[in-house]
Amino acid sequence: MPEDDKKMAEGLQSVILTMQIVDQVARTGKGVGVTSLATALGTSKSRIHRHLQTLVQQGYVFQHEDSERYEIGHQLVSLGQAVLDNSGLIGSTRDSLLALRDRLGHSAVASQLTPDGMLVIATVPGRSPIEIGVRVGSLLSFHGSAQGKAATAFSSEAFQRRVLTGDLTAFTEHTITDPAKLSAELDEIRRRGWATAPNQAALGLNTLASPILDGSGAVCGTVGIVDLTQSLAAEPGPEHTAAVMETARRISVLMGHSGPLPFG
Amino acid sequence: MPEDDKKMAEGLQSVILTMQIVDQVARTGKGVGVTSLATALGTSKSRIHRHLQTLVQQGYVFQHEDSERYEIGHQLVSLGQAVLDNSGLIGSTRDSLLALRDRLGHSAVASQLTPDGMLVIATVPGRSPIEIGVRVGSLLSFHGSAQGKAATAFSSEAFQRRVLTGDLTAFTEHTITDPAKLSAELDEIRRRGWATAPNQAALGLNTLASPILDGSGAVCGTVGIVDLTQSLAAEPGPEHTAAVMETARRISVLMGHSGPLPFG
DNA sequence: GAACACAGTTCCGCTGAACGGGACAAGCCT
DNA sequence: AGGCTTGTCCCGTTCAGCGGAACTGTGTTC
Repeated sequence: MPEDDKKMAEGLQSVILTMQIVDQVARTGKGVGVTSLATALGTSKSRIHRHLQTLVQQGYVFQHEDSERYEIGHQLVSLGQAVLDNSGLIGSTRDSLLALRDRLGHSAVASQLTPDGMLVIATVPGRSPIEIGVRVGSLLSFHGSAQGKAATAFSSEAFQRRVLTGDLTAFTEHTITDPAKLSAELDEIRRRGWATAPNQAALGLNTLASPILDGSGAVCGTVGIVDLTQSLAAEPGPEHTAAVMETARRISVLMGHSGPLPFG
Repeated sequence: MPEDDKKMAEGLQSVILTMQIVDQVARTGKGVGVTSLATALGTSKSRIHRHLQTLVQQGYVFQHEDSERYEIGHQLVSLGQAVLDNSGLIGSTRDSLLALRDRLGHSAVASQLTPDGMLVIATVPGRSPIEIGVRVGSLLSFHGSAQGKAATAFSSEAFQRRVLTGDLTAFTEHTITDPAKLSAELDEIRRRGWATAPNQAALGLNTLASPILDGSGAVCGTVGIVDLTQSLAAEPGPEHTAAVMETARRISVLMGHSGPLPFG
């Protein structure tokens, strides 16, 4: 975001608008109106209206009978389901996540490696009364999250270099922004098989994560647990790290990995 | 569909194409190429390419690094999650569905009332080794499914009339297509509080469903169980009907319904 | 109950965003 | 080498889709 908006290669406007509308409608539980959408997206009512009508006609959006607000349509529900079904690891992980949660009590999280960051693809809430966790669909940075560091540490050297020389934005005062320090931490993570990021992604929160390897032996994601920093220490006890690494190993096997993991 | 295609009010083409592309990409687990999309959707490669580039740029679609296939992007995963979070009953139902499945062993299903039919919003697989069920996102008819009949029976008379005088397509030879017969069945459903549709939506399948009422006392969906006709009789035993009706009552309370239900 | 404000919807002439078709490069198979 | 795929890029043409204003219905205010 900070750099590179000199030309800002524009895409097809109608595609952008369509997805913006779908996004807004999907995220607004109880229906949106034409006018509020128009002002929110900064365009004319008629444009929004025409787009909405098309989406209604196609079944992605549903217009409430008494001709008022627009909400999610059945095609979108179907689409949402298909998305979650097909987003990679998800099928293999849910049961393992539940088991991990039951074993340790903390929220469990699975993430997938993408070029832009670690994509959170599945979570199960912890047993504590207050809801701690990461939203499915969030994109975590490579340098500022336990997931990102765990994945990076076990990736190719070329990839590690890309991360180390790339954007190291500080999310909190604890985020590691010095390439040398980060590189040292990656070595440490590679040695022991797990990563933490106490207060590095958000103040008060800590995550413990281990990498998942696929059939080709490459990192494809991570599993881990999330909790308040006070409940999940920067250096978790062996029962925590063992449980997470064991879960990572089990999911790796489900993903087709054979042979020993490079840790544990 | 049969009638009313004289003018076929077309929507915005780019919106339609955008959603078609998103749909295809989301439903194809392991990535699609430009050319296959172009032929599948019957348009030019360049058009598809431009749309895809825009979607990539917006993060809805992700283009595999070695410049090959296109697959689901993180924005879509996030969108899918938002959709499922916000599609009405869903939050209130999952636990109840699991309990219902554990109690009876059959697949459990929740559906939501929409103007076009009953939208399946949540399912949990049964305990039998073979997978029986309805896909989330399916749209069930009012006259040809247990869900539809259960909802219709407890809806307003105006709505019932609309269903009775509307399209009564036969899905199998057992689908009720006679308005008088359907009306009689609705009376019966209203009296006892549950509906079945043995072999009426699909041969070999049966469903048992009861309506869910919201805070205003109006029907907003159904809960039920699905199984093979041979495992779930047309007139299920009292332990089945009681369990389903009890689940419906519990979810109704969660939806804000107070006071007695018009059955049970 | 007239006047207002604000919702969603519809209409129409103008225009530039998006289209098609073809060229191009890169990677597969023979 | 060739042929046969991919995905990507270019450019002149054109009609899809835009803005803006008019219309309709509903709830609110005096």
